[in-house]
Amino acid sequence: MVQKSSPAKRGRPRAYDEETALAQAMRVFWTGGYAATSLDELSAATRMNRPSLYAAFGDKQALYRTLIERYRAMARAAMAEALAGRPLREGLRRVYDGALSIYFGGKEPRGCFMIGTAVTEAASDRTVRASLNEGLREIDAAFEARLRQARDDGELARGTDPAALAKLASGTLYFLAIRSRAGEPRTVLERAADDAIGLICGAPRRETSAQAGASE
Amino acid sequence: MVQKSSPAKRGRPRAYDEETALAQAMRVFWTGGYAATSLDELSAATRMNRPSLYAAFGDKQALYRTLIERYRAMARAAMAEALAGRPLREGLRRVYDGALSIYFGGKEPRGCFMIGTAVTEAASDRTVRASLNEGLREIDAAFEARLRQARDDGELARGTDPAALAKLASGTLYFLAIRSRAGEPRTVLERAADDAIGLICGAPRRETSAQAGASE
DNA sequence: TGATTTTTGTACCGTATTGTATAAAAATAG
DNA sequence: CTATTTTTATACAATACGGTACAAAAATCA
Repeated sequence: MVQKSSPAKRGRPRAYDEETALAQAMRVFWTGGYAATSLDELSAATRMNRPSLYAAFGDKQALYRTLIERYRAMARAAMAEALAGRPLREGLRRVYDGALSIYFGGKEPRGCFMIGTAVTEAASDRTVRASLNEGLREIDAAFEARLRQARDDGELARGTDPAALAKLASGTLYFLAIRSRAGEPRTVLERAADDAIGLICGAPRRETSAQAGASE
Repeated sequence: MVQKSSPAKRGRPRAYDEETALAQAMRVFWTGGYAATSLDELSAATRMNRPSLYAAFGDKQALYRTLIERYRAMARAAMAEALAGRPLREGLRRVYDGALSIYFGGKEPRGCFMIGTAVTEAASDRTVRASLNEGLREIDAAFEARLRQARDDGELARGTDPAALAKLASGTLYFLAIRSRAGEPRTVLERAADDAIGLICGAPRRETSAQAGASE
């Protein structure tokens, strides 16, 4: 644990807060993508002039990579929180609802930061590609672990394959990520997520037929 | 039908073939993305100098939009061909195998042209966004129609929901599109597709256990 | 108060990029 | 052979971009 309060630093104090600056930089990259975002835009959004940006975060690539790592960490934590200590269905719903809150969290729908910006860059940037795939595999793994536990707890049928189902769950997340950025209304995606949960966990079977009002 | 052979045109003959030029331009956009691709790269790839590019296809945006439309048409035709006149399982397998052939068709894996490049642009370009979502909905619709037919033919259980299953099928396609571009090996994705097909169509149930060799 | 340290703010440099102007080239028409 | 048409090829203009040099500002230390 490092001392965090006030080491009484020497020179001119920083005019920016690192956390908010990174958040603003992410916001700009998020809607514009990596390549189309200029340093002027980043400078304006963070209210940091160019030299300060470089001193704090390195060049454009380094800043972007930092943001990808931050988003990965955020996603990992959010998934763990959503999936733990709850029935499977409820956990999946929390994952997808939480994702949609993020995807529709900006002024305009923007989807997932990784899928919406890093996938494009992945083809030409090895570092981004590796980080992206690691991030996506983490999500697979989180789904798979929770599904395996559900199977072992009898929440899912004995014959189910957690790894295979986890990829469906990830695919559903990609569906929300892509289609939200493509302009699909949120209600449509909420419905798609609910349907997917039903198919992944097995139909409720206590309802009369197939799809009814999904109120509670 | 328009006359196509040789109308005996007037001026200097074109040095380029429009189809191959468009294909080369698509190849460049595909790996680099829209924003990061310069006109110099497009000019080099198509072997057309800048003024010829402008005269033939308009500016960079117009060219890119044309290519998105072409890719949509290609995808629509490929899906229709793959899904028609075959058992559901086989049709889905053809769709996913065909997709993987495209996603791994370049020198390096590049994923889907729409998902790999247009998703990023969709947040800032209304036209691309609309075209992208239309294209993705077409894929949903093709899956759904085939699944509904399968249900009506008794190939799927009576209670199945074609629209919900179609979104799982699309999500699986997105999985292949994204993960191939993220560097996932092809064999892993082939396996993921097979698993997804099994889950969408229902487990074979005549095999002893869960996953065995899926030969024929 | 004066020296030192760290950050800010502005200006700048070299290059890359998009788009076009213009002349040469290569065909047909008369 | 000359005029016309269409495309190519080169050059160019205006701007945008990434990155950095340098001096002023704002803090601490002695």
